[in-house]
Amino acid sequence: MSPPTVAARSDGAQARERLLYAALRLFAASGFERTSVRDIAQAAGANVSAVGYYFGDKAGLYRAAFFEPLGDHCQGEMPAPGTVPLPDLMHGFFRDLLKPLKQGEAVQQVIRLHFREIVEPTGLWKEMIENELRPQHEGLVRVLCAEFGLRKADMELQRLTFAIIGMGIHFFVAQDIVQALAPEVMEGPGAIDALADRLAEGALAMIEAERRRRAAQPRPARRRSTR
Amino acid sequence: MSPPTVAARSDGAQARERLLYAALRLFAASGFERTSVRDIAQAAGANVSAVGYYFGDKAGLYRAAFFEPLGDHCQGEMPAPGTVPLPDLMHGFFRDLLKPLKQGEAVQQVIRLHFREIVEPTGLWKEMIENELRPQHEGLVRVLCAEFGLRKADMELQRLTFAIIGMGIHFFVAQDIVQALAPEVMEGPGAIDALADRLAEGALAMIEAERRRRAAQPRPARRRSTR
DNA sequence: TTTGACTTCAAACAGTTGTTTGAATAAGGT
DNA sequence: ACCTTATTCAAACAACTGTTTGAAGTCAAA
Repeated sequence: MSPPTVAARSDGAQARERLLYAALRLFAASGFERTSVRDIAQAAGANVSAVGYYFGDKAGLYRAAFFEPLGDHCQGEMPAPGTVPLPDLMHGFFRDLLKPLKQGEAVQQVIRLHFREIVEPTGLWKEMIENELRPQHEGLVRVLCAEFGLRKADMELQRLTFAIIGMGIHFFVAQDIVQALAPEVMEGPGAIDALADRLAEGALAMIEAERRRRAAQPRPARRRSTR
Repeated sequence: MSPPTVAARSDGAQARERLLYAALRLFAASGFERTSVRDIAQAAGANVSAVGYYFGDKAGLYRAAFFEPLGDHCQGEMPAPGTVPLPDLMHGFFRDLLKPLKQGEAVQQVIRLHFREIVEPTGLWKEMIENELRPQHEGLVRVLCAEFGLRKADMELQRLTFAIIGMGIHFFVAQDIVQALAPEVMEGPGAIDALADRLAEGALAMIEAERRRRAAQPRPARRRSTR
């Protein structure tokens, strides 16, 4: 058997990187359990033991694939309430939220890993909720509170927040379904931007409806006294 | 014979049922790959080989757990356009959609299995899309087409449909997230009904907004007749 | 050239997986 | 009583899992 085509000593960390991205691709495609380190090593053109060498173990490799490629891709911070008109804010929000759908394959795969974590938790998901989902959710909650003049979010506002975010999230979770039922909806960057704008307008309509509902309805019972 | 016709043994098909529901519970909790037939058999108080005996193999058991417990729990059919006022229709739609969230544990676990299938396909998901998701989606598309006087759904209408359904779906997919961020939103049947009503109102607001958008906007460019 | 740290590799390890086997047990029909 | 059929069981099977091993290789500095 002739030696493998890859250079035997190919500058150290190259193998690590190949491993990382092969792992990202395979984990995103098939999940943690269905992906074996042997498959990853083979796809990366590296030896099985290289994953032990560079990442400790399979879980370490998964963790690296989960966090590293995203780099400093910080979630778009929500502007402080009042500094930006609500329509602009919502449009910006959905543009940011859906941005990964337009980006490179690697980012999309990371996103896919993150959503996979929701359904098939490997242990990183608590960390993910606190670091990614909670700030995003509470950012929007804060904005809506200011919008309705609330000091503290009530249940209706929480519902509204989940509904608004859920509209966006759905296009990540259900990528394959959209693909099967109406592929044109997500084809090309233009379609994504248009989608973000429509979702923003939809969210604004929902917020307006909620505002009317609150105006029409008598003051909800206050469980806590003022402090 | 694979299907045991008569219970020769007192516990006969009981073992099959115990196996089925233990499998449902464990598959829903941990997914296909992370669940071993040994664990299932032990949880069911049956022997490992009983799964081979009753279901052929692990995949057969999974399939049975996936389809059987739902029984005739048909998805609520969408009424023909025009027979029901839109607000009632949307309220009914979300009540039906969220109904499983109030139902027994078994149904919820099946639902969880179904959503798991979206992210971690085991091969049943094509079948699922065609039998469950497509009819639901196209039912709503048909209603909205009638609402806007369209012969055929355009991309905007597809977007709107996904956004509306996505709001509801999100509360299945992200049950754990809701639990972590604002548990009161989904606590108790009353909360679910209220949630369904709010989502319906939100959807109606979005539909109204879209109607206005269509009215305000010049006729969408028709590509085919130009030139 | 020799040294020594860094990197690769094939092989082996120990454990778990889904599945099969063949004997043992129970119930009914004759 | 017998025979047949249905069901259970412990054990064994082969294949695969993630991980470790120890030797071999590569390269830069001494």
